[in-house]
Amino acid sequence: MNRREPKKRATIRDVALRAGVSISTVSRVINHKDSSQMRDATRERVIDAMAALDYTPVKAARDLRRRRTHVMALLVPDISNPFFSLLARGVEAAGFKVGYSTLICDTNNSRDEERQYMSVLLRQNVDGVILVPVGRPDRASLDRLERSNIPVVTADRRVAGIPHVEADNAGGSRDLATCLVGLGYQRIAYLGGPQEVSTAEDRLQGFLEGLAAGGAAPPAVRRGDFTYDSGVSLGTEILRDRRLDAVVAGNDLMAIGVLHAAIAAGRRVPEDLGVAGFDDIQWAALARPRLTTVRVPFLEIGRSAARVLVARIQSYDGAVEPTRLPVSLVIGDSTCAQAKTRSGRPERARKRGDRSSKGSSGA
Amino acid sequence: MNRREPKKRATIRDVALRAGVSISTVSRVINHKDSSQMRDATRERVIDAMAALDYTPVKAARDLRRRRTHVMALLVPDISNPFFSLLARGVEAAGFKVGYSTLICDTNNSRDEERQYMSVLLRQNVDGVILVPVGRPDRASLDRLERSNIPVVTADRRVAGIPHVEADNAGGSRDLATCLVGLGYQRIAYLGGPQEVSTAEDRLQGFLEGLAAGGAAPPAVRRGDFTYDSGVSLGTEILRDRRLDAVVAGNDLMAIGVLHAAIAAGRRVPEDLGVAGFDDIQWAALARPRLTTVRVPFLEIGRSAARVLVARIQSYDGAVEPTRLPVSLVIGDSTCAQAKTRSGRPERARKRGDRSSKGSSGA
DNA sequence: CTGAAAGCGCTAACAG
DNA sequence: CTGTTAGCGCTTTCAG
Repeated sequence: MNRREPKKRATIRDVALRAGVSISTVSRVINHKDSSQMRDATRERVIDAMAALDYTPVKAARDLRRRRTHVMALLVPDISNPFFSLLARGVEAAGFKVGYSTLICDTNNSRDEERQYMSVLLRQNVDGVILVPVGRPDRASLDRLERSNIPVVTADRRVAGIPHVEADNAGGSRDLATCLVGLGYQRIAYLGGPQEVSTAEDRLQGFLEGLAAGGAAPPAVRRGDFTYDSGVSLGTEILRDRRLDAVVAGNDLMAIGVLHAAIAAGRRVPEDLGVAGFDDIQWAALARPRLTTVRVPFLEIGRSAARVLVARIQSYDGAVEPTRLPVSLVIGDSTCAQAKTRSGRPERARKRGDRSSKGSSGA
Repeated sequence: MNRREPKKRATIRDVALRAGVSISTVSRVINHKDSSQMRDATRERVIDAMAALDYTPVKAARDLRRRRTHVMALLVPDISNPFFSLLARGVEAAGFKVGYSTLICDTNNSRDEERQYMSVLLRQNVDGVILVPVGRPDRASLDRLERSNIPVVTADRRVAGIPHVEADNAGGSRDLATCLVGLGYQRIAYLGGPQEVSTAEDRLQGFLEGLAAGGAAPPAVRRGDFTYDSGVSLGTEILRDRRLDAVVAGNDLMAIGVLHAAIAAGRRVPEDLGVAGFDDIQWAALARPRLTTVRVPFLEIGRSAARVLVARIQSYDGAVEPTRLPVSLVIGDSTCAQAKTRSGRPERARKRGDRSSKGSSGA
């Protein structure tokens, strides 16, 4: 066994020859087909031959025959953002479990790159696509996929006419509002995300509902773009109104921006000002004071999206109902623990600290 | 054009038929082969036909013929850690540019899952593998890949006998040490990472060298596992020595742990205690005070690794020399700006703040 | 400049 | 229970 460099790869033929069976028998063993009613001796001989030859089936050949690549694509705006990378892990893990590989594509927050990817993916012959759209996605590309019988599922954000998996953003926001009102906050400002993102809208709506239900006055509303920087600048601006006793942001990144803006403006958090976010990203655990927020199960969203997609791949016509995953309140130190005027008992709330800040370093 | 559901996909045959040419001609157009010496009219007819039929080549068929999948795999310990996701972006982007797709595999910080993936990838017929090893990787799996002519490149961490792309960890650490000594710090503790990770060792060695060169006493050294939690606990422990005037950690996560431990212990940073890390992860930007650290170009490491891998794929025998990318000091507020005893001028240093904390939210 | 023909390695009827 | 056979869709000599 010391042939020189190239050493050609063994094929199914070689295995068949060596095991003294036909290639179909080998194929059956590989695919666990009828292998139950195969003589044990035969199967074993085949398995031995495969091992001896270090045989690995050529995926391209199988794909060609089965007309299915068992590859799905995940398009995310920015894989280096922790929600998306968690989501990606979920997708990958759930897909892997059912024999699917995941092609992760970073659309770099650009509608244009998103569009490009969609057509590249067509060429890659992926079996399906999980999309976290950047704003409103390109209809034509979407239709092109649909026409090619490549199912699409969106995750985290909704797009009209496409099955989706998302969190209960409105519900979480409502609970958060209720909780804050319960804690006695009265003059609240809300910093929402971009209007074209369903998630941002849901959170805003839920918050308004929650306040209304609690009998609180409607908040001052501003819109940012979900970045830390926009949290800082909007926060700085809105905090000029010194009567405000709380600022709630549409996501954690903006909330932390507000936090820093507040501190820079000489406000003490939470004594002078309550701050809350949404997402419960890992990063937030490193900021002080710890943020009151709503935990979104990104990993689970990913898993779920993968399952829904695979279901659609396997029977493309089956209508799949949208999935909405529950979220949970996380009370941090950025809001007063005790009520300011009357006492409130937030439901479904969880105290911070029962999660360790994980993450072994790469470097 | 209103056929019912299935609508079979057009093949190269259909295109040929419609364009009134042979399939080889179509193939030539697809692959831009000889297409320079093809009659323009012919080519155009083919292109039109392709468009009219909405033709997309079947990748499996091409792969089968060309015996190359144009897919590479990236194995990372934890994709939700920002350095790895940045690295992944780099790989993906650079690969994409040269026609490669990237299969991102999350080994979940487990040697075992890493091993499993390696054999799965064989079955996936990836053309090459970029590995960020979890500790010391499984030799057998590595050899198996090698035997199958699947080149492997490691990124960020070294493994004996395998081409790698990494940052200049020792150099950065040396510079950091020099800088701290220049700022007047004298009694320094060092919290390193796991011994089996080359990166951790390089950083420690570099730091020792830097201190020695600066004429400072060797530091107290402890070892953590690169997590935030280990930073907190080791920090708490080591800070019992109240003579310490600085703690340097092998990465940012641990450094932030130390930061929090110091604050909890009533030390003011940087007045009472200087703290520094390594990596310059995005998260760090959200912690206060801002960390003094060393910026590691993870995106570039990824890009570079992809390029090296593709080079190896294309000519498997070519010996590729290791790549070491430069790093740069980032001076934050966790160390005193002005020298404590004498003045020092750190070289290659960059003041914080010239990077915006990017990241649009997913939620 | 273009076409005909031979497979790449594998799966899936269909026969025994 | 196992073998024979016909392609999957494409690239690539080799002839014109």
